[in-house]
Amino acid sequence: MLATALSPAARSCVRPVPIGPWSQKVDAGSDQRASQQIVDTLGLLNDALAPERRVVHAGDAIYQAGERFGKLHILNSGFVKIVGMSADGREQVVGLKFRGDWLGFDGIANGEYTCDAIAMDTGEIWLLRYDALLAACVRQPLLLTVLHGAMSREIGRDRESLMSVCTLPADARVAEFLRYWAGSLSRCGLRTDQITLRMTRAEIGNYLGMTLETVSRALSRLARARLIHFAEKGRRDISIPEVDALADFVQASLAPASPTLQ
Amino acid sequence: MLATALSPAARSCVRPVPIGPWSQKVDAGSDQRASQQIVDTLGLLNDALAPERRVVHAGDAIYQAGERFGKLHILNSGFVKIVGMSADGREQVVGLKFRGDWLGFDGIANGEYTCDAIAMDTGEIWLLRYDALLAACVRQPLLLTVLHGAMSREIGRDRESLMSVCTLPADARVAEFLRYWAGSLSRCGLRTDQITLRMTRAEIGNYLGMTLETVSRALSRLARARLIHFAEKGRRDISIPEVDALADFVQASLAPASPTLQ
DNA sequence: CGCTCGCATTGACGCCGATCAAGGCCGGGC
DNA sequence: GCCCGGCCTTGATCGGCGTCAATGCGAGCG
Repeated sequence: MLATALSPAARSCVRPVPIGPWSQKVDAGSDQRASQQIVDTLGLLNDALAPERRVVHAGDAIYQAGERFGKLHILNSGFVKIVGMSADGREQVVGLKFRGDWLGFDGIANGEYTCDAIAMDTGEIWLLRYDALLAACVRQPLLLTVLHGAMSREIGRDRESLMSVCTLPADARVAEFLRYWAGSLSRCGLRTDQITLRMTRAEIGNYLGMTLETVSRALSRLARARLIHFAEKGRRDISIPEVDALADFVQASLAPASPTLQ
Repeated sequence: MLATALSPAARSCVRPVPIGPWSQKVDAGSDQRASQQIVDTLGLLNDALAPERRVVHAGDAIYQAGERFGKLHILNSGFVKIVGMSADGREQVVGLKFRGDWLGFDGIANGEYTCDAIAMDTGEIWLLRYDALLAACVRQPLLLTVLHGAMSREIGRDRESLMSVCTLPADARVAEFLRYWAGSLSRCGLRTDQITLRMTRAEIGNYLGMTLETVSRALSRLARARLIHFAEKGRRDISIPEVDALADFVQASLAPASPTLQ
């Protein structure tokens, strides 16, 4: 339905910059729809606002906590982590962003961002002036739907993280993390049978509320159980023969007689 | 600034229904501003949309997961818990709502709510048709700011919960929970030196990701440390002599040499 | 009144995951 | 080549919190 509003020019402009050998586009199954929706949304925004673009590299800060809020950001390609900071200086990864995700909603409320957004890879960001976006929304109500949908999805996603962290044991938490990552790639139209984690064990542990040693052990156990495989070289490249098997494992560990990996 | 847009009639209509002896209004300190903002926002919405009202009682479902989304809700008085449900049927409290908070944002994305919202007490809900709200936003851009502010605040709040759950040990997590509850009451203009928890130990534990026994022990330890006091009768009524002392305790337990309560 | 039922408290014990420590792998610089 | 430093893995040990169980307390009710 969104597609009808798109110019051909809009479609052609939203190709992501290539970011690695495992990131080739793949159009498989039902996720093609989700992928198409992302492209449509990007095209719509491009037509309506002609957003400024910015290329970022691993480690770059897209915005930082305390910085004055004025723009929302959309990830056109690459991977971004959202890092929150508690009053005493301890920091924690509180979110991960993929292509099509919006960044910076947390800044609207108080006029300044409350987290850092750090690129984990080369990628392209679109910058939308918030006031221009609001003005455009008045002219084009479909934009408002898109914007609210993105915010709503973020709220729902945050709640899912909370539930995972609260209820799942370590192995399942890591499995759920991999499942989520693979699912996100799938929504972007990228292949999911092989994924390369863009985070160290320490970062993953920080995100999941556990130590790097526990992450490492959990990954080893998942590999031993044939739920994942490590690439020959590099322990960041992981292949997932069946994403569904991971999901089943997560489900199983919620059951009263939770089976444990040896 | 919002206040200028308010009719006197709007102001008079937003008095909360009384809900208990410990809920009398108190205007103390800087939180009066926050409290006033809530009143202003409610008045603005009342003027613009004349929302339908609904009185709910403890245990009532305001909406349920899977129900078709069509309305947003605003809590004018009372307390509400948001209960998420994982695929396998296990449920968890993923949010708490106080006066002035909005409910139902999670439903926008997919056209149906993804959580249950359950009243924990007698209260009054305002119902806003989402489509009517959007239409009103076009006429009155200030409404859009209010709406986005509420969504943004929810996103920020969810991230704070995630960080607490991930990083704090049990005692501090309970302390943080009490501090948050007291702070929320304060923002509503209610007294915070005495609070009555509207949840069982099991519910608190479910929210905080721990068991009811651990909650009970944590409360006992906090009481032993004079950070809280139980009322003579009823273990749900708690007085907090100094909210700041609770906050200090939470901070302290993040430090490397985390002091522990005996 | 005594019963039961729900909720809370407290203790004993065991397990999961944090902590401490040692060692392997890989890439970069001299 | 060598060394060094970052990252990962694996083992041993310890402690916090979950689990199981017993008891207390108040409310509702026949």
